[in-house]
Amino acid sequence: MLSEGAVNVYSHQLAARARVTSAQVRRDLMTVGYEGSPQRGYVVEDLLEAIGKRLDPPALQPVALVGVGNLGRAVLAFLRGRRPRLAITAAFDRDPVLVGGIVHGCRVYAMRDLPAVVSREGINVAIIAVPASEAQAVAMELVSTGIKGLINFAPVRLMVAKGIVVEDIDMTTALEKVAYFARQAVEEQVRK
Amino acid sequence: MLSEGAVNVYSHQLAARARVTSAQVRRDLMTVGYEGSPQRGYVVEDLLEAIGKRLDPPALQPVALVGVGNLGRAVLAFLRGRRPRLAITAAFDRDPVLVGGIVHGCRVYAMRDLPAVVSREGINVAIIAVPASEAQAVAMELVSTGIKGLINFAPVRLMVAKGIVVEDIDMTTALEKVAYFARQAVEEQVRK
DNA sequence: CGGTGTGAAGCGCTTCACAGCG
DNA sequence: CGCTGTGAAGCGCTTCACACCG
Repeated sequence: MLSEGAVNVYSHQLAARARVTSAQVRRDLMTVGYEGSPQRGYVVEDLLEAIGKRLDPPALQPVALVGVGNLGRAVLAFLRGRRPRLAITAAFDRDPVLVGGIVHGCRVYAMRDLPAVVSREGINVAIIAVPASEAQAVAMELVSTGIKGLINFAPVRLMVAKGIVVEDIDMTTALEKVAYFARQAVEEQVRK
Repeated sequence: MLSEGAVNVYSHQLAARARVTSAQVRRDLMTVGYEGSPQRGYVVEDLLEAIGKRLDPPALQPVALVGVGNLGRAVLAFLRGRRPRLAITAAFDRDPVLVGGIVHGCRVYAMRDLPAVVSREGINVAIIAVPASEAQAVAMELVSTGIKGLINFAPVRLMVAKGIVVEDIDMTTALEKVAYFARQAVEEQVRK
């Protein structure tokens, strides 16, 4: 909205963009602690800063990537430069051909270097982009080196110590879900 | 579980794997309509079939992919063969170098062929893997050809007619979320 | 006992609704 | 008026708790 030149914004405008209700937006902003005025709504720039203060990393937070296959490379390219303070600073793979090289601007290390690199760079978040059969083992290794958060692309429920945050990105399930509702929509259309 | 040779399973076992409570599992299975017995729990094979009958496509449901860049190719490779009745049967890109070729076993068409291919193959679900700046336009084009469900990888909230299902896969937000909680976990550790 | 199925209660997020204000 | 901030109500999903059963 900033780039569109907007200075002020009302809760119902934010609501429309986020596909929620205006009451929801106001509630959430209450949590953030930023207050608007009934006359002008919220000041876009200040609001952005207030949210950032609450949610953004205060300094560069390095991220590790494990698995530099098709998916890993795509993630590397996709995330690159998208969030200034969240960057994948180290990638790991067991393929000797990749190790030592640089992919999408990121250095690829051997799996055995994982503990050393993670502790040296102070990494506490990792992305798992390995085959499902290896995901659990990789997760355990990451957690044992001190990682606190995981993004998991493998279609497996990881078993990890509690206190470790796992966010699953399950494309297969997402596709099944959409396909299910799309079928319903088509059926409904036919019924008419 | 089938491949592990399990024949029967109790709700609390399923619960542990899915990281939910056993009551939740029993509730959900009530919805599915499959009944177990207190003695044997659920019969894995029958349960699988009952769930499939409720959720799986009755026949091959073709899916379109728009955008054959890094991400699109990774999605193509990842989804390939994962669900027998959900397959990406057509990919689209505006890059003339890709058009006419085959990527990960999937034919790549020009954007202009989209309506014809979608209607010929009876596609009702599409995956959007184009840059954020083009996602909205692509979504509108897809919807106008009759697509009912979308998976959207672009970090943009798509505005679509209601009745159209959109599932956002937002890696950036997922990473921010995990990074946030990982920071909290680290802080807590320091406090001790 | 240790399971399932399920009515009823619990709980937390979402929405309502309205005072307050320029 | 029209918008914000927020107490209170609403609403659904989740959990409890228990009858029933081999």
